Amino acid sequence: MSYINYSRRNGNKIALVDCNSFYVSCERLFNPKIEKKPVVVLSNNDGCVISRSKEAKAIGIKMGEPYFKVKHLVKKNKIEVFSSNYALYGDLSRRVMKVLKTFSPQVEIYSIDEAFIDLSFMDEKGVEEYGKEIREKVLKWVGIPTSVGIASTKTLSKVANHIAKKERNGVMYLNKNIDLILKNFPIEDVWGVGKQLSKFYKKNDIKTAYDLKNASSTWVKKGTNVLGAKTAMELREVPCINLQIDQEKRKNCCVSRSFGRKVDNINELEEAVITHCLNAAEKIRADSQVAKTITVFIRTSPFDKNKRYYSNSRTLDFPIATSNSIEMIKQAVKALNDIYKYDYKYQKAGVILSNLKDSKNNQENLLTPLLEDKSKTLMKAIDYTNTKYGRYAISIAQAGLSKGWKMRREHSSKIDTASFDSLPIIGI
DNA sequence: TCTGGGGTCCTAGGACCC
DNA sequence: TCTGGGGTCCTAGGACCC
Repeated sequence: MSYINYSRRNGNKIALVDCNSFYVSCERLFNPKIEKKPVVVLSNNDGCVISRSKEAKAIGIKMGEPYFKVKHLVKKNKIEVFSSNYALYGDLSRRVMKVLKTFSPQVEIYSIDEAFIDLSFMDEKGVEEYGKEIREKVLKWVGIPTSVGIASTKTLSKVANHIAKKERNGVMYLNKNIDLILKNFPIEDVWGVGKQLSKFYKKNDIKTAYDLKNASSTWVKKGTNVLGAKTAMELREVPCINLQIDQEKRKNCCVSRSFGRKVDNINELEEAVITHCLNAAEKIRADSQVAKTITVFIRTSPFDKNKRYYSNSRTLDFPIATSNSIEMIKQAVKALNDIYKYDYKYQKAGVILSNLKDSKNNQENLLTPLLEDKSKTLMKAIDYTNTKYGRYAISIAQAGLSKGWKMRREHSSKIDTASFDSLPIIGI
């Protein structure tokens, strides 16, 4: 089995640093008045709650709940509400990660608000203290509170982090009494165990992390897959999931949005698809990538029980892998026209670029350099102008100017990167 | 009235080949 | 009429993550 190949290293120490209620913490940074108050941040389109302060959690607001369902609680408890501001969160995330890199050369940025850090070079004794230092430095330099969980595998450091969040002042080194902790750790909270797997495990009387740790490897692998088996091994302190230090480039790039209101005509759908296409193209160009394949999808609301549901997608190949917006739009419009059906109220549209690879290696066709050179200059000019003068300074007429379908953002804090950059840096 | 968005990895099964 | 067996590659869909 594949995980046998991983050598068990004595004294493996992996820290998981996780920002507490990250988006809420970002908003608080610019708005100290909401420090002790209940706060939530909403997803795009003000659709769902995706970040909650401790106080909001205590009121009973759940993660991922539709906003309209908790509006009454928001009113009653005077909860502060924000539309999400990803430009701001991205900037603060980069600052947090920069601080983390001062603690170890081996840092895996796992998500916008989480990183795994290899601390195996540390002595057993100083580990917990080091965790406290990490927490304090991030708080002092960036202003974001974090929790730090440390253990011998990634999966166990996730467990430690869970506990650090609730007690122990935000830092926990899980190196003793592990079984006791795992016995009180619900199976559905284990990293890598989602809804389906919890159901399966519970049916088989595996209710805690401890139960999974003691389940037979062959049984787990048979009932789930290799990932399930790796999770179980990691609970046994056998590292199976390596740290990914080098940020690998993405393999797919998806840009999609729900509309601010339902859309039924193809012109508006086309505008949306073209806009998403331009954004996706810009993203892969920023990473010096080209795409071989494009998928366009549209769908009506899956929640509207009174109307017929329609969802479809079309995938097309480019003759030559490209990052040229114009080429992409041509194919995207073609794909959209293939799947568009009259008389439906559409709720969402999106574009996925896949089979991405480095543009440097894109030499499979002799004509490529000639054709691409011209357009490259144009694309570079567009990207430069948009970075300098703001998004959509240059666009393409087909993307539309009115954008009546664009998403709602009624609770934006309107903090932008420009004003963020002008703020003083604390403590350096 | 109002239910996010962007990723990764794995597997089963079909297509195709000899 | 009888109609193998084994391999590879690709894709769609599912499950998971934050």
